[in-house]
Amino acid sequence: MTPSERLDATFTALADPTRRAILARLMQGEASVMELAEPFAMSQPAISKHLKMLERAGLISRGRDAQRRPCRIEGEALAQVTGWLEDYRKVWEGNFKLLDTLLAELQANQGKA
Amino acid sequence: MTPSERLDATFTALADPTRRAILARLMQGEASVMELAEPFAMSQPAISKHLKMLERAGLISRGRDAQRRPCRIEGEALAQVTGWLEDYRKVWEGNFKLLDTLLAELQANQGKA
DNA sequence: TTTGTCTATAACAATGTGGTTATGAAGGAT
DNA sequence: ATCCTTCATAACCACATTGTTATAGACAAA
Repeated sequence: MTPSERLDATFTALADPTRRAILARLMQGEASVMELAEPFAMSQPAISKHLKMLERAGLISRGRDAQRRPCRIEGEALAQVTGWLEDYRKVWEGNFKLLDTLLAELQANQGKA
Repeated sequence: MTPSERLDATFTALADPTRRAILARLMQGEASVMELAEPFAMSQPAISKHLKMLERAGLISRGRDAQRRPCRIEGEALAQVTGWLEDYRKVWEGNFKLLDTLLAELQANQGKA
């Protein structure tokens, strides 16, 4: 998977409220599929599909405990996408600073005129 | 639009490589639709649709200059989604610290035993 | 006014997403 | 052995996404 494809998968995974809620739940610690499904008015296969997308994006990983497949968050994918956004934010804030400087100079010149 | 719907729209918008490339281009400054379309092997209506999704997510806004509709980045939506991810990252790193503490304690106890 | 440029929209096709029910496989528990 | 729980997969449906071509609107230029 290329970096771009990984971003595709991660952003796609984060674009659904059910999946974000699942991630929020997993922040508190591991959980089985049934445990994750419980709060939602949704069938178990629907949750399994959501988990598959989260796993494909590298946002979660799954273990084995008898019949259960406990899910846990993987921080790396989250860190990568945060990093990507941070880069943009930095450039953007840089632009703002540039604009601020420009406006300050403009105002200074007006004062002089 | 609820905060959750805004996150849906923003993550969906960011989940496409063409749209991310458009944002990258707009980091350098305003650009018209034709200018944005130029680097892509894609029709102008396709680009217009991408711009519509970016606009719906609040990631860009558009002005008017004769026939042209110059696009520019809106930092706020980017800041919001970055904030959301940061919250998660913090909790996640918090968990890591917790784990580190746990491991340190465990090792200390082993030393004592 | 006619022409040309920039952009949006409509109509369409292919594919992806998000849900369902039905069913099967893995693995305790009785 | 049999049953129950957990989970995944297949088949299906409705709708969204992503591209296409064709066309129309707004506006400048001739």
